[in-house]
Amino acid sequence: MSAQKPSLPQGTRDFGPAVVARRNYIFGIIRRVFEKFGYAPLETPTLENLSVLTGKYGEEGDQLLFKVLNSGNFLKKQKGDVIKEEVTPDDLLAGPKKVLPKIAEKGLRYDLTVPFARYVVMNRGTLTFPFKRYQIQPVWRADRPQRGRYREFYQCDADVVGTDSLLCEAEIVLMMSEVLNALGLTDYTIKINHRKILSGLYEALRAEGKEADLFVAIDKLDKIGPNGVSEELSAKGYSNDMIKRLFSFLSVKGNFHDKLTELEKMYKDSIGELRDDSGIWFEIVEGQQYAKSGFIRALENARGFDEIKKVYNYLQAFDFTQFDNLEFDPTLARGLSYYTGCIFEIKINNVNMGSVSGGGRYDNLTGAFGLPGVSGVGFSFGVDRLYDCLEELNLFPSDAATTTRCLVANFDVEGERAMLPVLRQLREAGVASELYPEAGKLGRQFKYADAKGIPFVLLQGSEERAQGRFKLKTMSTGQEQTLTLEEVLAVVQA
RNA sequence: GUAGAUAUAGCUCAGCUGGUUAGAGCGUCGGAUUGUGAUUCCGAAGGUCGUGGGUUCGAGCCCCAUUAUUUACCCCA
Repeated sequence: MSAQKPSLPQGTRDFGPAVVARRNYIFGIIRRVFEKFGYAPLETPTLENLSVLTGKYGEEGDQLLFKVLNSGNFLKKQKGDVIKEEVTPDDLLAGPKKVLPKIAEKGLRYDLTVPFARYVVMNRGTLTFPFKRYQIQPVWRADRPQRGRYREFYQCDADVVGTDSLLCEAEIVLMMSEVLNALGLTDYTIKINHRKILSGLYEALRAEGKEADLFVAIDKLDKIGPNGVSEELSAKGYSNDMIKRLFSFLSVKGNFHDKLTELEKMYKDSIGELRDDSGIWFEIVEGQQYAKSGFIRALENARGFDEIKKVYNYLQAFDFTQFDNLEFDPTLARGLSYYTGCIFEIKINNVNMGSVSGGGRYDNLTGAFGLPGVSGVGFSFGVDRLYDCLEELNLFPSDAATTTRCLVANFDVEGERAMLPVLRQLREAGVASELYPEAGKLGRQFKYADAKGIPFVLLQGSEERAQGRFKLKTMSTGQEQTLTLEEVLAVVQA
């Protein structure tokens, strides 16, 4: 057998001990906050049936799903003597769309929200609503990897389904800021917007065509600037008049409250304008006629403003203090197609990294699985991006990577035997400890401790053993003390 | 899917218009030091120069192809 060069699939990574320890540090903080807010853990399978996943993330998302080839001979099926072709020449001619469902019926999960919705529907009889769950598992996307983007990455989701209450939205903001604070991140922005406000913009422009084109374009405002957005919208068929109108809406300035109220006023003014789309015309004021369908849509969209305000009021009632980190951003769009209400995103400032968290309310995700009328809201941390941010900002605590706290040096055969009970007592005291597994040069053993970041080394050579004492070296300072075992435990446990 | 960049030791990278035997730092291993790491000193191992073709008297360097990695677009955590 010839040796092959080992390699990893594109966009995947190994995680060595130090990295895992630091990821666990992040997981720990997130899990603690989620549990503190009353969310219970859930895990779902890596594989889902493709029928569960497809159509939930938009066209783009479907393409990014990893599909898993059916087991066995996926081209033919044999029953008794009858061999049935699964994939016919006609299918092949018709292309991948026709062939794919016949050869792949499973896929890797793309996020945690859709599997959660599936779980809720399948277990509706046994769940107590509102149902709050958190979920920390990897997800897969067949994307081209680049900075902060991997094909396999961890998401930490917290979602609640079965209630419309905007308290949940407010608590999401609280959880977001609490996690970021605990991680030592200070310069961040939690952006909030509402799908209905976005739809309202679309309505106010009297635009036609795909809403999503508009959302995707304005979402890029801070990246490609007004000119870029104009160009993109022109290309999608938006008139100069509409674009001009859009920017007058988006020009709102000031703090959270100012921006929101100003935009709301502009929007409500525009509702009162005559509209020319099809529908039943009816009279509203002073003999003017309005298209009823558009008017009703517009009124419905206006609720977006009320909801954001309520979330804000909840936060004030909570004595939330970090309003400086909270921004109402009417350009925030988010691509996932299932959002219907408030939407969130977190940007870590002064780090070249996409959003580290995103989420929102989805009114009818369970409807796709036959359970309509169950509203849900949730969000997700991208741990891999958080990790990259913490690393770039040097915010990992120095002991986050350490597992062993005390290395017991190994002098010789008798020494090794004498240290075994000591090792046991260290461990019983809850001190992560290891005995260097072979007698040998102390230099090597200290190097080992240094390389692993072990803070203490415990030694007992013949001299110390004669006095019934130990020598404890603190690696960071190089200081050594001669101590009894009790004293050693006290120092090491501190 | 589209476009660019890169590929030389375990890692990070030098390598002159194309010219003898391809270098450094870090790491690893050995020694100075058989009771002391990070710091000091000495030494050693480690390379089909991504792969396959081509040009040339001669290719790490030039050309073509290919694979991988990476950045950006699209989209997203």
